[in-house]
Amino acid sequence: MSILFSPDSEQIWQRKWNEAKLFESNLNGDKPKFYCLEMYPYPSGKMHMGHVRNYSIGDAVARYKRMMGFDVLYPMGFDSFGMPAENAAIKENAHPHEITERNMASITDQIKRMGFSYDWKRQVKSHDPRYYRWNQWFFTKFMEMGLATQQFAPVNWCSQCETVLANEQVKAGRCWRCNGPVSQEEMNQWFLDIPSYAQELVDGLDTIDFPENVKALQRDWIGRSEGAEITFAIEGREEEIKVFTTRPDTLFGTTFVTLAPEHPLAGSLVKGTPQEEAWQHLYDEVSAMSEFDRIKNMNKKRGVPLGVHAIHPLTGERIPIWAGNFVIASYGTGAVMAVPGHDERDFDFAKSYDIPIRRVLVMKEGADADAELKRAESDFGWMVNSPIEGFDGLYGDEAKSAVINALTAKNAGSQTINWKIRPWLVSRQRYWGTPIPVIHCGSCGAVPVPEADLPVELPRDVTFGEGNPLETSASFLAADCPTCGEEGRRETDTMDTFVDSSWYFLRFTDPLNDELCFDSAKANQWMNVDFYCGGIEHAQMHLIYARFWTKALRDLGLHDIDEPFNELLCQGMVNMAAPWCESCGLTFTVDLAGAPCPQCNAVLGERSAKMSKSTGNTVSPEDMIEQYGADTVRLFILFAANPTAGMDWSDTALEANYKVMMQLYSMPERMQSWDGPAGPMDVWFEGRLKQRVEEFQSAMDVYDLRRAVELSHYELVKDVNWYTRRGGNNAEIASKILRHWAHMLSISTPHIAEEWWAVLGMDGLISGAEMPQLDPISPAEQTALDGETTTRSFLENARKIKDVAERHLDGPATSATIIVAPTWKRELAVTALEFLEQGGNPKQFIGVLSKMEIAQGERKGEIMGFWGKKMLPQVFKWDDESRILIRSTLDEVESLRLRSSFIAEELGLSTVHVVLGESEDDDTGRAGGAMPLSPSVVYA
RNA sequence: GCAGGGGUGGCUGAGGUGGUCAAAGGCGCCGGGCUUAAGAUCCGGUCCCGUACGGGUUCGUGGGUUCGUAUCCCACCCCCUGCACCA
Repeated sequence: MSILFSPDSEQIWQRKWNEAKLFESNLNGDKPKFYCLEMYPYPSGKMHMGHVRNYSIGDAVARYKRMMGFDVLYPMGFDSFGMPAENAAIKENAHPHEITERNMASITDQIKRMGFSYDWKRQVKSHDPRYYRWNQWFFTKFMEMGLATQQFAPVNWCSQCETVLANEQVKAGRCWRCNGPVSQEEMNQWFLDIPSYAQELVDGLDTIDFPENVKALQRDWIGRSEGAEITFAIEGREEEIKVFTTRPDTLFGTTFVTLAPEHPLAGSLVKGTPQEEAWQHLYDEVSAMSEFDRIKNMNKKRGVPLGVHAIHPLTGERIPIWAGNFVIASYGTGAVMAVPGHDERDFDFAKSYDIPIRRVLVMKEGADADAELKRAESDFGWMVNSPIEGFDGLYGDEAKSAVINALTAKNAGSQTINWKIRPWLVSRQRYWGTPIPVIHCGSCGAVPVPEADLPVELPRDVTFGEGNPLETSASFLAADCPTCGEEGRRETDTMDTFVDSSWYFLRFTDPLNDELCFDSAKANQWMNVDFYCGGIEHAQMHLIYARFWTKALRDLGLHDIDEPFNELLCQGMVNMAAPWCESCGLTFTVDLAGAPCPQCNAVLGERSAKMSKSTGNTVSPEDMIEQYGADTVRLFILFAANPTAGMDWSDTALEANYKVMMQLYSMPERMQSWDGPAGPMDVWFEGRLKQRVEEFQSAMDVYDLRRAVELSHYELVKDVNWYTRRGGNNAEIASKILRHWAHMLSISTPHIAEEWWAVLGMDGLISGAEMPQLDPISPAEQTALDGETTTRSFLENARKIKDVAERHLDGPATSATIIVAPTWKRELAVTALEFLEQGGNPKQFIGVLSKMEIAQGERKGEIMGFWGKKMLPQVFKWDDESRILIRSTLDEVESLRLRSSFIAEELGLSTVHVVLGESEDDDTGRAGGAMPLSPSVVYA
């Protein structure tokens, strides 16, 4: 009975899995749990190859863990709030809700067609009030904790998206979503205080298994820097200037203080003075610039003196105050103490404005303290020229603490840690998100909506395209103050959709609960996520927000988990060739293939580029599944590259994998039609199976899916071929092999595995079955494995030599004598191996050798030479397996004699003799080249 | 500039705790078996030289350590990713 692939048959199995509720997760307590998760997808209407790759990886892991006896939680849901749906709604004159539901239905069908083993009963979707009511509930709790606050502050505004953005969402000064320009606007906005968790977010990285680059990205983004906050008094004024510095040891070199032009003090200091105009000019220029342009222009350092002086906190010296375009208002305190002698940026500035440069450090101990500074010397150094006793000569951390101590004593500064990460700006002026549950009251201010009134649902009576849609809904806006009952106005901002993905993994542990966000016992049992798979692009946004949110919910007492994700795997990109101009270094859209470069007219070549709609180098998963089936697509995608590496889509490689699948489809029929008796190769095959299962498991345990698939779909086929080639023909062994093999197939190509399972007459579905344990490899099996391995390597060698030999013989060889290395060589090898194993130096072995019995007598010189020239290099070349073999009882002569007819057949010879070198049987005189495990051959 | 990751045979891509490495697997190419034939499958080959199992040259470049290095150390070049006048 041959099994043929048909797309329908795959769907039949999917229905059966569904009916059997195989993938519904229930903790039953006696099995270990495993939580496997892929990053919450946005429901675009179509599944793309990136999805296919992501889910093929996750599904293989989930299926493997299930097969190994874990209780697996493997859910799927949709991050269904967000601007694409809203923008599409505006374009199509439809409603985001309908568009989202439509897209979700369509992508769900496509995902299901791949046969992934999700527990669909747990599906979560962000735009469901049953879900987002908890966003609102958390928000009100955060308000109580003081974690969520409303502030009037300069924020990033994207005019194309008509909304504000968090800092993380501004990439190179442009909007992460639409790449439009981002400007600074002062607005009243909601913030979540991530910096209060910054230290924990940094420390937590040491406890989880994230790739190094992701950890580096996060550390970078969180941006911890240790230093001091120093207060400068202002001459003749009440106000003070606070600066942050990482180099308090250079405090005595401060020759000016610079404020960001937007610093509130800057304006007030110059008000009504002759400097006001110049400052205003700088302010206008800087604030009108997009951040992108501003950063670009920062290398042209410019500033204006404010005509006011600060007082050095330790020396009392008068120091001019400047406003400078290179100081960023939102980092640190928005003010810096400028030390031109030891800071490059300050040096540049001082040079162009002729401000004194003072040396207060020398880079070599005892160096000339008055040497001129030709450039900023910004490394650590020894303090010099300190106007106060007790500092000169101090270095690095010691110097820093001395200055900080002096400042602390004068109440003019303290040691602080500054974070680059800033509060998460969560309000958005868009419709398709979670309404922020706040009512603004004239007398009570911003009042959280009481729990009983949640969820605050999105109204339908809104108009799109005229600013914030929620402001157009009269019914939504009207709300009485929950505290005093006065007429209030509802908050019209919605939450950043990254809120939705910040805790969905917790909701999955208890998704249908309408009383609680989740039951804490369930969350504690399932969490954290053991294996989390998704794209690297979320390294700083989602993966920081989710870690923060998890900790915040923990502090609300909702669960006990510190980190949401244990092991993170970032899958590589799916690439495909696209037109590319070598000289311009540009990639073009596929419609330009074959055309000349639009920039330079050169002939366009090809280069692999990320599959993307805009380039047009895409392949539709739907078409591929239709043509080749889900199993083939999955096999290709897992086999083409390691999960973390980029992979190139290749139609020919896909075809090749399809052939493999076809071959595997016919495998049960082929193997079950064997009709021979039990034979010596059966022992080998059983041992081989055990080896393969073991290799497969160790590959899967470290998520080396490529290797696992190689074993299950390629190596075992080769093993079958070897078995039959060596005369194996026993149907009984076939069934045993196939049963275990089916399990290995099932993690990546589950549909064919079910076909096999059925053909083998097994009960139930393999997707719900655990893989049975195999006994350890027996001594007999090991001997068989060794025998075949050595025979195989012998054949490889003998074939090579045969060519050369036949040129010698002037005709085809008809017989061969195999000369096994004489026993003294093996003895030598064994002794040398033992010597080295005990830590002996190879150079010293010659001393041991000269005392050995085999090295006495007239052959001594020959044998000593043999050691140095032949045996010494060889001793190191043997792998562990060979070393064991050499020291085992393996009888090489016997082992080869057993297989001599096979060897003869393989080499096309009529007779093959096996002799022990230098024995009476050996009349060849050619034992010289033979080595243990590597006999010589003489053809005749 | 700083941080992280890389540079391997015609292509792709493993390995990288020094000896199992002339270097897995896949693709491509060549030869053989099967077949009326093609395809598929199976077997073998695929750095160079060599009339007998040997020699030579290779893992970005140049040095070094070692009995031995693709693998370790140093310097340099190039590519990717992120951050970036961050105080």
